[in-house]
Amino acid sequence: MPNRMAHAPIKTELVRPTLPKGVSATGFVADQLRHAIISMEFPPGTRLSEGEIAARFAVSRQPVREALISLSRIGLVQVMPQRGTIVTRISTRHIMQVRIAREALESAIVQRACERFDPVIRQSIDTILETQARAAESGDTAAIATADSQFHAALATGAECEIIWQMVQDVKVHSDRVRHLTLENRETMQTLVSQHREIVTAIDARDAAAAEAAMRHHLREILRDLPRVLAAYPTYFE
Amino acid sequence: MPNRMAHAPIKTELVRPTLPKGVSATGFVADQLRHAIISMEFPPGTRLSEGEIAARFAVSRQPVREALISLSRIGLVQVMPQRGTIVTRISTRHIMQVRIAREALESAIVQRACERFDPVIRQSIDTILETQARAAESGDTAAIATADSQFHAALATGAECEIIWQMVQDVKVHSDRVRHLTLENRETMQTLVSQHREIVTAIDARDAAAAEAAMRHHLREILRDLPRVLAAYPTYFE
DNA sequence: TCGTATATGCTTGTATGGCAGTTTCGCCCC
DNA sequence: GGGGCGAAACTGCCATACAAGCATATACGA
Repeated sequence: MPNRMAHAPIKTELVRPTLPKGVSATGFVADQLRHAIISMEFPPGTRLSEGEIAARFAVSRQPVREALISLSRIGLVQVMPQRGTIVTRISTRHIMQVRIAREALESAIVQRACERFDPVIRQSIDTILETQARAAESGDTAAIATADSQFHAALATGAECEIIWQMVQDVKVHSDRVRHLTLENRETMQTLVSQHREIVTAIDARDAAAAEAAMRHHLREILRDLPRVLAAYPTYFE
Repeated sequence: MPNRMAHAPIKTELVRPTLPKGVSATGFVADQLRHAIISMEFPPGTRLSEGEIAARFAVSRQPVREALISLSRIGLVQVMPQRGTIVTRISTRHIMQVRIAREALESAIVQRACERFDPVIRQSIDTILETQARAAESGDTAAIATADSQFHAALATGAECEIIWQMVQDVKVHSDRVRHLTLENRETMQTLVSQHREIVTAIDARDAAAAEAAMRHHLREILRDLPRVLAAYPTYFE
């Protein structure tokens, strides 16, 4: 029998003892799968069988199927009718448009942030940046990533752009995925923090043009290592 | 028995004789529902029961459920666990962010269009605009709408922004919905066409700034009648 | 030996039944 | 007559069974 998940053998049995109350099986599976795909536990090209995933999470095929529908809308998986479902390979064409879209959306967010911004959230941003700075010094990549997500999320909610933020999140997963392939050194981590500070400074000054410029620069920096990643993992691309 | 769809009584039995080959029941139902919601056949607040819809389209509840999941991701319906599913009401907060997002995305598209544009599609745009101009003269609102969609789609594909266009479509449905409530006079129709021409002219001249400005102006024009609609249909909003 | 037809094991798609939470309405008690 | 309580009917959620399409291996024939 051919091993269907040869690229990503699951190490641990992910059996859920009892589903936490208030969390649907569909949502649970969707979250787990999304995380597994972004973290490259399921690298691009991995074949995903509804039945297999269902067995792994100890649920029926139906919640798995519905989770896959959600993920396919984001573009993380590609379901081919009657043939199979695979984790989407990364195409430069796709990643390019994703970058443009995210840049456009987050630029709009910071522009709006320059017009009005929730002062409470403004304060929380400072603590987020401090946390991230400490993580950058100690080289804790995981903490950096979560702080990064929190930063951008706080920016969006502070500017009252929750719906836009939802859209950003949907495209962000793709840059997060390639980012998981780049091992960042301490220097790039600290430039990340300084770029964040730059954005906040511009917003504090109500300088929309500067804020937008800083954000665009920041977002382009993220995908700076794309060509190197493409060379290192050619099978993940198409 | 309480009439669950009091706001939107279905006139015609939408029984599908045989599903066209290559079209899944899920996709069929999703398309039908999306159209019904945008065209205000199912106005905001309409209660949608999985079972009822399934019976109406002569399919089982599962495809209906999966279609509703897709629509809920776009934000056209809102499923409340164990409680029910309704066509989302229009909130000014939501429509505002949708406008910002669409503006940001389509601005990015025209900017990219100024850098490079498929000449073949460039030609097709001319015919689209001619068709739309004729429709504007005869006052055919339906033809106008389809031509409008074609125009924006051609812009995106010509600039090689298919993925971004997909995102635009997902937010466009919301502006389309309020647009179906505004009865446009012949004058606004013709300004629409002239605005389209303006955008194309700027792109032809490779003037990114002008193109972006024209697009932003155009998109803001669309929602000009929002306050009037809000006053006319208060129950559709929240 | 090569090409073709067929059988088999996979995949996703659809239908149906039962379950649990939520709301609603009517009855009973105060 | 008014208020609390309980059963019934609704909802979406999940599990299971069946159907249909595709891919590959295999057997058969030229």
